[in-house]
Amino acid sequence: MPELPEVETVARGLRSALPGRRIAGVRCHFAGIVATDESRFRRELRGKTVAHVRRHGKYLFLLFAEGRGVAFHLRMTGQALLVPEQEPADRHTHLEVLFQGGSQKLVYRDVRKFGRFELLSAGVEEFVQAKGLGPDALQMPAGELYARLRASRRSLKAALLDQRVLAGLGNIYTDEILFRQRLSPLRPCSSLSRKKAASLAAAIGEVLAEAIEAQGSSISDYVDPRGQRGRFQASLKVYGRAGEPCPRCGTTLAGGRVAGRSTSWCPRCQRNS
DNA sequence: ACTATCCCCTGACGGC
DNA sequence: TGCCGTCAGGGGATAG
Repeated sequence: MPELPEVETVARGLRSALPGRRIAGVRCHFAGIVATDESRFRRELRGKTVAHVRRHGKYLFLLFAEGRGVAFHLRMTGQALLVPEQEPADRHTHLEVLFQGGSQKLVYRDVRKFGRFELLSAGVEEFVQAKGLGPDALQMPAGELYARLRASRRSLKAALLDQRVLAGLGNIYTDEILFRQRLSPLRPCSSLSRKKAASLAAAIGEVLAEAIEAQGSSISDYVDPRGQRGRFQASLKVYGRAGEPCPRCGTTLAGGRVAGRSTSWCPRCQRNS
């Protein structure tokens, strides 16, 4: 499940290959993957030169030298791959972007077809605004996090998963961050003191930075643009480990649904207050 | 304001 | 072997 560290790893991979490349054409094998009208999408991309690759939360952006660009999201099982141009499309390949004079193409694969591409109608900031996304989780000022958590009484887990609060966390890293900070996922988010919110903000940055360093977690389908798996899954402390002993105190990790997501935490280390 | 539920879609897996 | 139900959970929509 690509979350911020996986999407950042993809962004870096694309950034090392795409800027300066001119799009020769686009092949779409499944129209549903494009939110914009598909023929317009192909027409708009052809002839454009990629100038920048950006990321905000779990969204990726290809920005064109001519202006505007494309936003896309990998959702659950999306993969953005750089492969030899002659490589045939398999049954899960939904979009291919071909480049002029290039031996490589950008391929979008997605087993579950949840991912989406759309044309930007303005800049990245306007897109972020229109989607209502909060600050990127890597650029979240502590005071801002405190203000946003204080504004609501729902659970910490629900708040951290909410992309309008901060953008980039998903189910895996939310559980890992709460474990590191010894906070219960069930705790009302407005109950955090300014000081605890500040240390939570620091933990968010630490966990994400470590995961990026390990090039993300490959739980199921995730691979980077070169097809390489991440290594951070080996460092996960609680995600997917309900019923196993807590790596800190040995208590059996609890499991259950919180905010509609399967959640695991240590009932002893992560108390409700 | 918030929660719960369903939807999109496919593959893995357990039970029978 | 194979059929069926369940689960994975990002984000959007909708009902309560």
